[in-house]
Amino acid sequence: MNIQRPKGTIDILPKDSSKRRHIEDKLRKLAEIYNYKEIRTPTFEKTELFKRGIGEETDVVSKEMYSFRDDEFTLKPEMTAPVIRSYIENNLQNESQLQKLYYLANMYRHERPQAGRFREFSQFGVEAIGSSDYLVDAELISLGAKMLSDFGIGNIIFKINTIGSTEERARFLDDLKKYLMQYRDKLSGDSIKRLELNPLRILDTKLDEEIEILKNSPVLYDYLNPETKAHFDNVLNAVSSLGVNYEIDYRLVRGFDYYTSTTFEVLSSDLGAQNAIFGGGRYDNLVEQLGGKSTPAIGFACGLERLMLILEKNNYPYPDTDSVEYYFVTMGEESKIFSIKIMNSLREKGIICETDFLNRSIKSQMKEANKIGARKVIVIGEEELKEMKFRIRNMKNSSESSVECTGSDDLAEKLIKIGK
RNA sequence: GCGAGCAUAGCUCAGUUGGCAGAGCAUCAGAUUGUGGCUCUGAGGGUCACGGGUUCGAGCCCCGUUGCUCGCCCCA
Repeated sequence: MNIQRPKGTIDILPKDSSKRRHIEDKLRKLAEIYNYKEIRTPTFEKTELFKRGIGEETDVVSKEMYSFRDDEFTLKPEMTAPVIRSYIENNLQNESQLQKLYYLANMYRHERPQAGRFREFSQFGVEAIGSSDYLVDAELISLGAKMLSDFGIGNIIFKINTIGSTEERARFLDDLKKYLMQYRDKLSGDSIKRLELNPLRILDTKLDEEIEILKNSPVLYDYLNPETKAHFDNVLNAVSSLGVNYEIDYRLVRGFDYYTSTTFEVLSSDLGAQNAIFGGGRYDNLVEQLGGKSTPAIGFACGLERLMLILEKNNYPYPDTDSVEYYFVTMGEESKIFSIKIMNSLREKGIICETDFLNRSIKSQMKEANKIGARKVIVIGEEELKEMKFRIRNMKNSSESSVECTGSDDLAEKLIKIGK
């Protein structure tokens, strides 16, 4: 058996890479319109960063990390912890008090691949660090909503919740545990384990029986401080006024430990079982937790592959890629040298051109020109070279025009003019 | 980590009860000497995932392995 690509990775071939670049360009532009600036961080970090940032008990850290060199380093499984590490390390708070950063990078998680889930995948994400203003939440959420509408994505559910701070959650979790203990024998094995390790996660169970039990369970919202509730109400009002359709989901909790206060998630029915396009929330304790000054922050991450899956399903109209302007059909050595000189001049001016390198027949060269979508074909034959008179064939409508010239430089100049 | 399904040409897939390995698309070439698309003709391309077993004979039946896909968990 030949060597194959690692499980859960993809080759992005030319026909797809232009699509991907289109999406990336669009996302960059979007982020920049909101005045987010790009940040790039290393592909791998000290393993400790993720353990402390994301949480030792999370699934990602406990079983999905690509770690190496005696566990010293790990390929980044998510981007928030690295961004915050960089923020602290480079003293970005001194550059301006609010840092609005975006990224487009590959992440790595050792999971079983399935529809919309890969071991190497790309995320577009934004992080706003340094303000607890509810309008930052609203702006960031509306950026996400704008992203969806820019790509013409409907058919989604925008879920928002607030989960408070660790302190606020503590009393709730006690009560939740007590409540769930009554139903201990009805809970799944996973949930019983979570009862000790991470009871919050039980809230987003998908088992009907457990959902039923949770209907009468304590509600986290009731345990939150008035300020947290006010923040949430303000976010909701602001988000509504910006035209975002959302629904509140008190059971929405997320798999990373750093989240506090506002959390949100967008689900699409055009995806498989892995139906989240993007998700995020506030993480007001993370900067401090990683050794910086206490600094509020919020962010979200969007999966590019999932985004593209949805676009594919919706027959998203990707723009045509730039095609060849001039194709030179050649015959013999003199013709080929003449052509390549002209092509050199055309390329100086940024005009895309191509010729035959396989010594194929005229007919085959014409077929090739047609196949690659060349707009114009010029045959450089013996007669043409003798007369210095060439026909330019328009491949769209089969019309031909002719140019006379004094030599290759002159012809190149004339073709450049026609090109404009 | 667990469960299910699938594996035949570059791609999508047929292949009957176990009896010579197939089609469409794609690729390449040709259809009176130097002109694309449409049409027609032809060609190349296979360790039937791999290894074993049953059988006179296996793409087909049995066992194992690997890979892929979908799902669980979790996430984007």
